[in-house]
Amino acid sequence: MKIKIGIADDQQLFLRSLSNLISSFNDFEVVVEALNGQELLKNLAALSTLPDIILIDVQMPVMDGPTTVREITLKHPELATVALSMKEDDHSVLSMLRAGCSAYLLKDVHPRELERALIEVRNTGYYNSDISGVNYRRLLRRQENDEIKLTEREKTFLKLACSDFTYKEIASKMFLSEKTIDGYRESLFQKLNVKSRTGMALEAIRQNLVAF
Amino acid sequence: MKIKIGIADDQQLFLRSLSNLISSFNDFEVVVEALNGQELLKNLAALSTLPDIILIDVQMPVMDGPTTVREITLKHPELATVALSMKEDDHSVLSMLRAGCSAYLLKDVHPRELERALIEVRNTGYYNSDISGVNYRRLLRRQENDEIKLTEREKTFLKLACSDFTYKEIASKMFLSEKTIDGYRESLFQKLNVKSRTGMALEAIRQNLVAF
DNA sequence: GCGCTATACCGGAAATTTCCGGTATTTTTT
DNA sequence: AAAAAATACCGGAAATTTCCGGTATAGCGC
Repeated sequence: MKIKIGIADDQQLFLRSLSNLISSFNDFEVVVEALNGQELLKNLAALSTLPDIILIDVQMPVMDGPTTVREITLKHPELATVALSMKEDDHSVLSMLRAGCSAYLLKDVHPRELERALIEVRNTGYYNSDISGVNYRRLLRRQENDEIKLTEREKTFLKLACSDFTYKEIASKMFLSEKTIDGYRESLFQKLNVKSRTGMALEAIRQNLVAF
Repeated sequence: MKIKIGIADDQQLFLRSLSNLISSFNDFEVVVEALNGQELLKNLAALSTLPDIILIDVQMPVMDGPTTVREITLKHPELATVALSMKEDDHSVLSMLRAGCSAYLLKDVHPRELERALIEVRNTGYYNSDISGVNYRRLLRRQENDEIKLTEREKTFLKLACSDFTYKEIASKMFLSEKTIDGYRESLFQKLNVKSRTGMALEAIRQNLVAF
């Protein structure tokens, strides 16, 4: 019996290539592919036999990695999910692991390591290697790096602040007074731990709080 | 005789998967793989028969896409290069085409289109489709979008400006007066066509003038 | 009802950023 | 050797951003 794999990645070429590659491994078959989280859930629902492991990209349109993982573990707790990402940044890793991933792999791992990881996830339920490029120990050491919760208004403001607009212009776009805007700014500075608007914009992008 | 392909991409998993995929096409074989431009050149030099087409990622460490393309077309003008990128942004596309690429494909094309594109490049010397996600016509229409030339000092300043530092701090890091820094700032605002430091930082990242 | 959070707003001051119009020296290019 | 480009700097002022300590209303859960 082959190990059944699912893959969700928004880059079609990568998705299909990877699918092809995994199918070429011994004892593996890809049973579902999707370009985003929503499509994955829809496709999963149509399957008679669920996959054993699903590889999920962190950044996807429509429904992103963490949300997808949460949805899946909610509906199918027995299904193992593996995060697949280009970025090693703390926030991505943590949000995926917290959402319930069994492993976090970088897209520049060697195919052989991917195979090894998949086998290990299947056997032990998880895979965890500093060699894979992610230093879990360091991450676990400092847990204060908790997810940043923003209110809707703050998110709207933040998106507008990642631009060449002045706060005055942003205020007018949001139909608010400059002073109110100033409140959001201050709150975001706190949450993102920065001292300037430039820092805020860069941090927002780094943490994927705004699309870029 | 199969069409010989070379691939350079810094994401190992993508590189190997894609290589696998292309090898599975009829009439194609991958004869060289590399994780960056430098490695590609080294590997090419060791080959007895050159590939027909080389797929090159835009963003790579050590040696990036445009530089690699220039080097290759210099040494092997008969070799066709195809840019492979995640981003459609004007600057990436232009810099690759200007460097001498025969085609520009996004990583979310369908494998079938990749195959079609490769065949076309082999036959006609180029491939060019708005369907592939890049609107060449729009790009060619406005050529004033020319590459932005920065001096070394400006680059250094720009990198430092993409941060939470104040100009005062940047001045001290560069051992210059704040006024001198102010000169660079003004010059960069002009070149990048922005009105604020935040806009400058974002534009710098968008145009890949600073690593992020 | 009480606490909590989000929302919306204010005055005032200090710090930083931005803009303007300059000068001068060195390096590179033609 | 002259022109052009890059580097380094200055004064002064206006605009924007940042910081501080407030107030007030509305909605939600317990």
